[in-house]
Amino acid sequence: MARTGRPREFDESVAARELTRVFWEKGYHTTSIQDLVDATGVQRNSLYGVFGNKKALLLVALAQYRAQVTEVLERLQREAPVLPALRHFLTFPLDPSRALNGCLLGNTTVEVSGQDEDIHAAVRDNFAALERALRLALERAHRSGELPPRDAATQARMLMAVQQGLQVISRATDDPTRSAAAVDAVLDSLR
Amino acid sequence: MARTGRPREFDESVAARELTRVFWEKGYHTTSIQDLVDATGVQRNSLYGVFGNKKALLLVALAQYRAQVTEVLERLQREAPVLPALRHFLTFPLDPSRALNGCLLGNTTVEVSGQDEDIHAAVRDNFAALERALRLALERAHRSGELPPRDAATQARMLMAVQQGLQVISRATDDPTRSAAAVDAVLDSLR
DNA sequence: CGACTTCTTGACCTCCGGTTCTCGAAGTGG
DNA sequence: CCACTTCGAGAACCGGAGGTCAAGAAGTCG
Repeated sequence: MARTGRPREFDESVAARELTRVFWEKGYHTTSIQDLVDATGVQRNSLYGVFGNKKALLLVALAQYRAQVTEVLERLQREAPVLPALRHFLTFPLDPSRALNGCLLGNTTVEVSGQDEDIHAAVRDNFAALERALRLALERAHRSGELPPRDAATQARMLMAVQQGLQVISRATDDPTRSAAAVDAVLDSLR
Repeated sequence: MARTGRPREFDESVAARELTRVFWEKGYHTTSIQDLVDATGVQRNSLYGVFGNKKALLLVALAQYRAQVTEVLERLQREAPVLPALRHFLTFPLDPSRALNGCLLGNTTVEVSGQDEDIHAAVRDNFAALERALRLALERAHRSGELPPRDAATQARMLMAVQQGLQVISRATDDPTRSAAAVDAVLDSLR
């Protein structure tokens, strides 16, 4: 079943990346379709034709975001000493260039998750994947003796909470050094 | 300079409480003026006359929310063993009846803080007050010997992050027991 | 080459948002 | 009692939002 007709003039995946960026920077409700048209260079009607509606565009962005996150999480599984990798995981979202926008997952949870079941499901799955990856890394550290064995599941939840919480706080207050110190304190508590 | 003219038929402060409730439950952009009219029983024009515009309504809600928070924080300063009070502080927002809406401070930070300087200032001040209260409580526990002395400022930030983060996560996943365990783990790390 | 399919473009539609206006009702101070 | 002020109720305004339509351009397949 070959696709016939006029071929697309834009690349779906680069458009998805732009969607992600805009939703991430501006949030869902504040982002207008026109914003997305401007950012992607793709015409209104094409966006609707390919993706559906605004909600579907957000779901595409969430999927794209998940791909990015997955990449980070896979690195977390490979790296040899777990602790520095965890430190990086907690710290890099606080980089001033990123901290302004927070985490797309957390943002979407707060802004729209309660209003739509599909989006709720998407962020829930994303968070579950994140928590699972953290748990696996912690269990690995427990096995290798890098960290004393504890309940990896609750430790994973704790780390995820700290990561999300610091991102929220860092958008309100700007005091990155104290947040970094908090990261160190949490990591110290693991051993 | 006595106030003349027809007196108001509604109580400003109870209206403020309703504003807070609605913004808290629905978020800023999703809440329409009509929603606020319905919730408060106050007519559109009166809301505008007394408060100003939608943004001002949110600022009123934030002030009202701060009053609520302040009450909790003052209790935190009084209670004799600090640790249980901290535990309550971290746990009670996770109660299923509250967890659905998260924290108005965090929600507002994520949803609108980046788009408006006044609102940014309001949430920043609120968070600062929260962090300060936590720090004072921790310092008290350090002095009394209830907890071993550490840097109370970073501990305060850590606790605030956990509190905010757990509220975000609890809106995405529903697994309160694991969050409660995470709270215990964090509190254990203080001693 | 010609029938068919899909994409692009840009105007268009509809509705709902926040905000303002009008006007009669209800009080107040002198 | 009267001039003045504020309030309450609701209609009206206006811009922008998400979403659709119509027609032409650019391809593909037989």
